[in-house]
Amino acid sequence: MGSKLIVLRGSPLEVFDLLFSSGKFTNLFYEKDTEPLPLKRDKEVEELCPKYQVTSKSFFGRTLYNPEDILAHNNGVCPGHVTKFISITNKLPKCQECVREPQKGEIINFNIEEILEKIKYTKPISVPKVDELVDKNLNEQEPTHILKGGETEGLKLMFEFLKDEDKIATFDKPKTNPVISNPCSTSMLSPYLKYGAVSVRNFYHKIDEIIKQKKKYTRPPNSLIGQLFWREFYYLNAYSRPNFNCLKNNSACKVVDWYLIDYPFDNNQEIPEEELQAEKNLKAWAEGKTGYPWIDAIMTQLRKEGWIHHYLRQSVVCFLSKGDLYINWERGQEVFEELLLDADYALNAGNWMMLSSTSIFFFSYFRISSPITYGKKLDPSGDYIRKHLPQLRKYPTEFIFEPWTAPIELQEEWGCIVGKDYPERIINHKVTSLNKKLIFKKSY
DNA sequence: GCGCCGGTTGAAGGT
DNA sequence: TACCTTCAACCGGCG
Repeated sequence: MGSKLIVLRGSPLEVFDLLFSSGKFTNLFYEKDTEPLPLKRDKEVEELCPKYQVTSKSFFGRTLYNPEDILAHNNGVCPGHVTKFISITNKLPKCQECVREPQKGEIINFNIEEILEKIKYTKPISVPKVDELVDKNLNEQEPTHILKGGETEGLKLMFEFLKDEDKIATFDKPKTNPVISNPCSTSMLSPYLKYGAVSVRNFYHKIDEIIKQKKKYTRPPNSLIGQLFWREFYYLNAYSRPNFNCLKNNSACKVVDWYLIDYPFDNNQEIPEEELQAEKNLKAWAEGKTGYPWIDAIMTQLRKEGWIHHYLRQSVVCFLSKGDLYINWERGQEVFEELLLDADYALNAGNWMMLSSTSIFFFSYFRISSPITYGKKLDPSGDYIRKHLPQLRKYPTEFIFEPWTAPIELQEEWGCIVGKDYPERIINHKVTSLNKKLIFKKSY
C-alpha cells in the first residue's frame, strides 16, 4: 500500500532520543509487553517522551486478556491454578476482535529520509538479511526446520488446521498424538503466536466461530481454547511474579537440591564429583546421547526441527529433572530457549517448573514418566525413534526402546552395537527413579 | 484460620 | 481398545 517499514538498529533509548530530537514526532504508539526486560525498556522510552512533547499510548494485544483486568477481578491476586484462571475469565467479556487492516488512503506517509538526514542517521533502514544475522560458519547445513517464518506462512498453517471443524470443536489435548506429523495433531502455531506473526486473538475468534455452530465440543483446559488459556495463565504468572524464569526468589517455584544450581562452575573452587558427572549428563541429554532411544529421538527432533509436541517435552523435562538426572531445570530451560522456535519466557519457565514438579501449579513428584514405558505408550510401533535415530532403524519394536537388552549377535546383525554405534545408557532409570523419588520427598 | 480438594497429559495391573 | 483401580499420600490455593 505504499507504506514503509523502517528498521532502526541500536539501543531503543538512544534511537528514540535521536528520533524525537528531530522535533518531527508527536505520538508514540506501541504494544504493551509482559516480560521484565521489555517492560523496563518500554518504561525508559516512555519516560523520554515528555522531554520532547511526545504523547505515548500503549495497547494490549499479545494476550487475549489484559493481565491487569484478570488481577482486578481476583482482588489483585495472581491465580495459582489454571482452573481458577478459567473461572475468572468466565466473569469477563470475551476478548476483543482484531482491529481491521488499514485501507488505502488511511496510510500515513511522511518523508522519513528528510528526518533521518536531519538527525544524521546513516545506517541501513531495511529489514536485515539473514546473512547479516547468522554466522555462516555455524550454519553450513541446509535448514531442517519444518516451519517457515512470517505471517503468510502462519496464516496458511492456521487456516489449514481450522478446516476440520469437528476436530477443532472436539480437540482434547490428552488425546492428541505427539509422534505423528503431516498433519500434526496440534496446530503447531506456537512460534507464530510467540512472535505475533499470527494474532492469538485472531486464532481465538476463528475457533470460537466454529464452536458456536457445534453441539458437541470440549471445554477448557483440555480444549483448543483451553490451550490458549494455558498460555494466558503462564503469561499472567510471569507478569505478576518477579524472577519467574529463575529457580530462586520465585514465588511460583520450590527449590530442591538439584545438581548444577550454581552453574557454570566457578573455576577457583573445587567441584564435587557428582556435579562434574551432572555436567556430563546435561551435555549428553542436550545432544541426544543418553542411551535411551526415546529421549534421544525427541532431543534429535528438537535440534533438527525446532519444535516438539508438549508430551515429548514432558518426557525429556522429566528425564533431566525429577525423573533421572536430577539436574536444575534452569539448565534445561537454557537449552530449550536456544533450540525451540517457540521459546517463550513465560511458557518455557512455566512448563519447566510444572513438569519438574516444583511449581505451585503442580507438584506430584511421584508421577514420573519412564523413558521406556512412557515412550512405548506414546509410540507403540517405535517408528518415531526409527525416523529420528536411523542407526536403530533395523531394531524390531521389541528391542528398540531398550537396545541394550538385545543379544550382541542381533545387535551386529542389525548394524548397530550399543556402546559403539549408539551410546550406552548414562543412567539406569529403574534404580535411579526409585532413589530420586526418595531424595525428592526428603528435599520437599 | 481450618480443612478439603484438585491437579491437562504416570505405572501397573485389572476387567 | 477403552476405561477402571490402586499405588502413596503431595500441599497450597481456595472456599
